[in-house]
Amino acid sequence: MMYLTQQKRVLGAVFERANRPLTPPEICEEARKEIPALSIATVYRAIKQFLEEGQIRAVEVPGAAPHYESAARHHHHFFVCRECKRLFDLIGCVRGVGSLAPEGFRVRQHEIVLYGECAACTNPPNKSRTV
Amino acid sequence: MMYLTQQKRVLGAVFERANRPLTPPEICEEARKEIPALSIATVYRAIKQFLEEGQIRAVEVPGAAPHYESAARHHHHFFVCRECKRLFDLIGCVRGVGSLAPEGFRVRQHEIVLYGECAACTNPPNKSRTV
DNA sequence: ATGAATTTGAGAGTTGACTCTCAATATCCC
DNA sequence: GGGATATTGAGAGTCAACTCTCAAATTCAT
Repeated sequence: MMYLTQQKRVLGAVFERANRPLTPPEICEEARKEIPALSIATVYRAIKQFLEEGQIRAVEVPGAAPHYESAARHHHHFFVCRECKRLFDLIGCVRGVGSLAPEGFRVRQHEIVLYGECAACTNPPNKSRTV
Repeated sequence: MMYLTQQKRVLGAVFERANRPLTPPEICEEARKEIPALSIATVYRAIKQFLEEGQIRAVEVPGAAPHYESAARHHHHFFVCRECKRLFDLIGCVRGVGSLAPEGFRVRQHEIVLYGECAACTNPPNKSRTV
């Protein structure tokens, strides 16, 4: 039997309303707005369970800690800002990626990650970047 | 002053003749064929130095430990076998990847990673995969 | 509402990857 | 070949991310 607890409900909601993939600490911080005593261990436990249930998906990004997002979101790829370290969704996908694989290889999944500076970091709205 | 030691020579040679990106333990294991007492600490020290010199490059692969390869190799992407965990080079690249980024974002770099099973794991040469 | 069963919080523990320390050893300039 | 200097090996140490432990709290079928 599995109990639906307050913490899982809140954590599930965090994933539902997130508009970008989150790290476990980010998820914890967000959920603590509703459950201040929430333990990071519970966040990891919920992530593990949600992954098994297929409710969320791991976003493995090179050069960044693992991020997680609702499985309900569409297939997409990411932009990693080297400045602020945030992940952004990319709209669309490139065709023909699978055909890069050699003969006999079975492609199950692909990840495309762009690196650079996001709009906010390239052209800061209120402070100079001449640091 | 910097001394060119036997260990660095061997480690450099390992990178030169590798035909795929290697992890520090893989590099160590390979180099121990020539220098059995080689310490993993020396491998990490050499990697750090080679990176600074631009002799090798780090390959950041989601869901895998860092791999390193000779900087002399061309721009390319990778296939990660979910079975044997090895990395393979992909030949070629996809055009138009940079155009996925939103307006105002500056793209500096991109990574494409395919996941699946390599030819050897899909179709094992000498043992059944019906495990 | 009751109570068996699951889940939680918090801190300790683990893990994997990497770095430090230092005595012993190798390198290289002359 | 000698000696100053850099490098090495091996084990201890660090660090971040994650997992375990267990008493206390919560969940839910009845």
